[in-house]
Amino acid sequence: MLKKERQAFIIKEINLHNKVLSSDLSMALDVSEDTIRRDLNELALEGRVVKVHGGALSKSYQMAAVQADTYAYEKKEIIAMKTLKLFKDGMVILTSGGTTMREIAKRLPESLQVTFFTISPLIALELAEHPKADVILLGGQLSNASKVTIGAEVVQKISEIKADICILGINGMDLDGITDSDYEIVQVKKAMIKASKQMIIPTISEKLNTALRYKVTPTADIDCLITELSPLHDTIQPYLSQVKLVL
Amino acid sequence: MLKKERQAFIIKEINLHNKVLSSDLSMALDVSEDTIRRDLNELALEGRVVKVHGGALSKSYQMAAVQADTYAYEKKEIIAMKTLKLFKDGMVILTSGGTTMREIAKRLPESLQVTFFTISPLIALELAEHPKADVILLGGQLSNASKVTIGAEVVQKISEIKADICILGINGMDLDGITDSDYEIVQVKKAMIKASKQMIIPTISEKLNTALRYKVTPTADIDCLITELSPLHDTIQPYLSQVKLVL
DNA sequence: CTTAAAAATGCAGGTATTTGCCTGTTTTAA
DNA sequence: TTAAAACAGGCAAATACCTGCATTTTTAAG
Repeated sequence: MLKKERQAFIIKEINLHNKVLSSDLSMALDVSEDTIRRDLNELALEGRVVKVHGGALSKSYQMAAVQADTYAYEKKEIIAMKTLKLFKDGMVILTSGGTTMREIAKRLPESLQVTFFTISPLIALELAEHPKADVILLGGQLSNASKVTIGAEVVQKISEIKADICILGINGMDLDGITDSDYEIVQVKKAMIKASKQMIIPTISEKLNTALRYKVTPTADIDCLITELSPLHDTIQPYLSQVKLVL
Repeated sequence: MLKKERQAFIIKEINLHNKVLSSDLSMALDVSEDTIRRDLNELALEGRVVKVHGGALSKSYQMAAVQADTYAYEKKEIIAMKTLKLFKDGMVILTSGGTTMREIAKRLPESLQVTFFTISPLIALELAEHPKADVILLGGQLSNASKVTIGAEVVQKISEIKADICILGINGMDLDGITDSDYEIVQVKKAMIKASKQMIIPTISEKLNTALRYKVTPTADIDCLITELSPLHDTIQPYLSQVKLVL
């Protein structure tokens, strides 16, 4: 077997599996691991693969990892635009925290006249930039990790509100229901759902079909599910029958 | 599974759920928790995640550290250091907003164990970075201009607190008293003073000898006045007889 | 076809990295 | 205050790596 042939095989293998192990290739091609290593080093030098300890990864794999900070930015933008269409003048909107909600807050149209209740200081500050929006920050103990207010006082305050819609950021959701990993936050979210006529869930599709420790609410209670995907997309199909409206 | 692969998985998981637990990852990836810890430490070192006890958090969830260069930064730093000397373990501290207060919050010693009540979401978020500080955000309508919560609800909540000290950011002050230009905020500040055993005023000297529309409280009620100047400085002299303690 | 130069390969050894386990300590939560 | 969980640092086994060198293969010119 020629060297070029061998390297072509390696590239093919990487394109297929996004990674290769030196040991596997050594077996498959029946050459010493040293030879494989030399091949991988050459390919890495040409920039065709990314060499790592034990084997190599595809270039695209590495790229995805690098631009992780702009993770899902475009998706969240799409979701934000879809969500904003549901806002009408005079509405009372109850919202949790999360980066998706923040994207929504940033894009709030100037002309819109709505009242926001929120448990997130960050979202509150973002909304405060808006000239016509009324922003009420729900006070309470500030959670160190998630940077939203939690505790009995918040739950109590929320119970006194009658909101038109509540925008709930989520961390996990499957056909069974919405789940979260923080017990305190679950309590607050439950109160938010109870206080609102409609529940809207904006989320990137990746969070679908994942479950966390604590249940927030069954999927059937969702009034509107908003993802970056078309409602016709395969991933969304199972949810169509459960959720009233999917955007 | 290659190390890079594993770390990419962790990053993806964090972007998805905003946080991960070492134990969960250990299960999911079928490696020891030690290995996960090492991965998280590496990723934290690269600044890709924020390591916490038990797992890691998403970086974006941390404060957007877009440091707007605060006016009179050095002066406020001096004031902050002086003010921090008054903080003792176990104290309940009531604070308003303002950039000076923010500098204080940033410099809070790691070891200090105190409870903060604040009307400023910004201060609250800053304090939330502190591992031992308990932060309670006083909820209410968010003032568009000053970015603190105001209104009857806030005043009511403050009246229920018994604080050891209150740190009051000010806008104007002369020998006659502390003044402010926003009526709503004056109401809140009055409530804060009433709810606290001691009133501490940290301010840059520029604000001394200026007066605004509404009176908050007479100068004689101040327990401690803190400026960037020495108490021996000419500007401070007239206040020495009125204020209990000047730093 | 022969043969010398160049390239590629395998091997030996010594080094470096990764990982799991163990210890004792710190942190957290009840 | 205490018990459980998480942590840090060190150790050791396994694996991967690199360097230099001898051997084989390929190449190409005579």
